[in-house]
Amino acid sequence: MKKIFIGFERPLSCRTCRMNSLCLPLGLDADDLHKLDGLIERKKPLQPREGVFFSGAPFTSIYAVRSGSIKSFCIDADGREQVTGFYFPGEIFGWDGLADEQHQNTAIALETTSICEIPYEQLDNLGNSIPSVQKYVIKLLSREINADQRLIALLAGNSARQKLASLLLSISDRLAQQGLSSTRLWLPMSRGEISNYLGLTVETVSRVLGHFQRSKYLTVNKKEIEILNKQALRDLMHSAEEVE
Amino acid sequence: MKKIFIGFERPLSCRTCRMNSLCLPLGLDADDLHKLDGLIERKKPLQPREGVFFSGAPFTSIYAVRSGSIKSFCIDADGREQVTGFYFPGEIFGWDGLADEQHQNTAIALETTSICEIPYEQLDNLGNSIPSVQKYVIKLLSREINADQRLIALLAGNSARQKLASLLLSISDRLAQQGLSSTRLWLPMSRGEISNYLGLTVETVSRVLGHFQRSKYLTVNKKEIEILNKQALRDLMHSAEEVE
DNA sequence: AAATCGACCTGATGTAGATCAACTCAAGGT
DNA sequence: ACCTTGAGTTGATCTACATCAGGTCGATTT
Repeated sequence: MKKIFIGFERPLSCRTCRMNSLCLPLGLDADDLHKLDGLIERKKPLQPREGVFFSGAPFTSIYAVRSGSIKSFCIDADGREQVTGFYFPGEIFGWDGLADEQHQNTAIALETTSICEIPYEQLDNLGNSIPSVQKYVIKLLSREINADQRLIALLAGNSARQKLASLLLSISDRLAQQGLSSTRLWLPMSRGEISNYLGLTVETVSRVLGHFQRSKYLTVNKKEIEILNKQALRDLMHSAEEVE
Repeated sequence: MKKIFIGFERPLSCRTCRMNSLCLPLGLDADDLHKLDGLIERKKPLQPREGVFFSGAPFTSIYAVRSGSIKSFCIDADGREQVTGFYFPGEIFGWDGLADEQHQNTAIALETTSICEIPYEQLDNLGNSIPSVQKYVIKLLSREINADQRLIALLAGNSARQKLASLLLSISDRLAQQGLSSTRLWLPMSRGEISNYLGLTVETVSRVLGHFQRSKYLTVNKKEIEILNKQALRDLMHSAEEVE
């Protein structure tokens, strides 16, 4: 059963996919790339809030975001949701299921989103014959570890302003890597999702955004942010104090 | 130059190491195990506060704790230290250098500690001929990701009491896996290191320990903790409130 | 045994951010 | 057009934890 893709959603091969440098292929020759190509399934676009996988489900695949955005979260023992990550185009998610062969997190689309599904068993088989594939998997995992450790440092030792500044700069950088504007950005997630991710409340997020706006660091229009003074946000990270 | 080991520190082979089920070997036959054995370097015991690797140093190896304990930490832009993990016997650390080929963290011994050094390049070579080695590396990495994500959830959404209860239960479980007592435990790290790890202050850690003691959840004697009511600590995690 | 030092504890006070409550605004639905 | 709903903002108040300021205790030095 053939899938049909709409509009701009048509890189049918890893070779022609504009983000392939950020996705899986790395040091593969044409032949290997062809093999990789064969196992990646390009799914039809997800609707906003549609799930990719759910907590407890068996781990079968990892996923690459092609357009749109994903949030992943877990539900802890007392039923509260904890957002564990946001993923943008070119980024890979779903590793959380690998250790125990079942997903710890649930992942849903924040907007209309298209993703590539990479069945892990097949990737693993490919890795048996092409060691560089396994090496790249290892590299991706270790990047995820570094990213998580940065988040740990952020959550453990920073103020609400620093947390929010850090998130905005991170999103800005990640969008810039995709060739998108690093100053005008659209936040696909709600204030509630931001606050949960950063260990704050919605009210605090709202107030801090208001403060940033009054300080002329940025303008806020609903989910649209324009960063006016990126350096001020960076400075915020490196010093405990700031001028009012 | 032959190394000499003192007292109980003498498992000279992975085959006879009592913790091998938790360390690297997994599904290796005698021959493969022998190869692995050949590349692991058992270092002479580290003195308290002695470093294993330092932030910025080139990544060469991963390490397994054989006895004692390790803390890893990074220094952020404004010079503050952030503890990113504690490691106990049977646990593997040092992955943080893999992504960029240089360590993000510094790792030091908290007490007299002996470790095995596993040169990554050689492990990697071994992985080229034995795919299960690479698979196991991947599994270890994904466990580290799950552990980090649990910590993120802990830091983002929990009170000082919940954070400390969680840490104590975690240490208790990890020591129990090594066949040590899960109720009488020795904390090798200082209050300052605990508070930093959990995003609290020393004073708060001290007060919360005092509170736990008054509630008869445990007894504290300097670095020695005896857990009297493990269920009470667990309950603390699952409900916002508790009885005074 | 007196002085020094560092880790830890304890009390008093301060404050960032949580909580509670009311309001605005845009999107659907009827 | 009117009602509902939910996301977001804003203000008033509360509180958990940070901060500040002494203390105690044990190890090390003199």
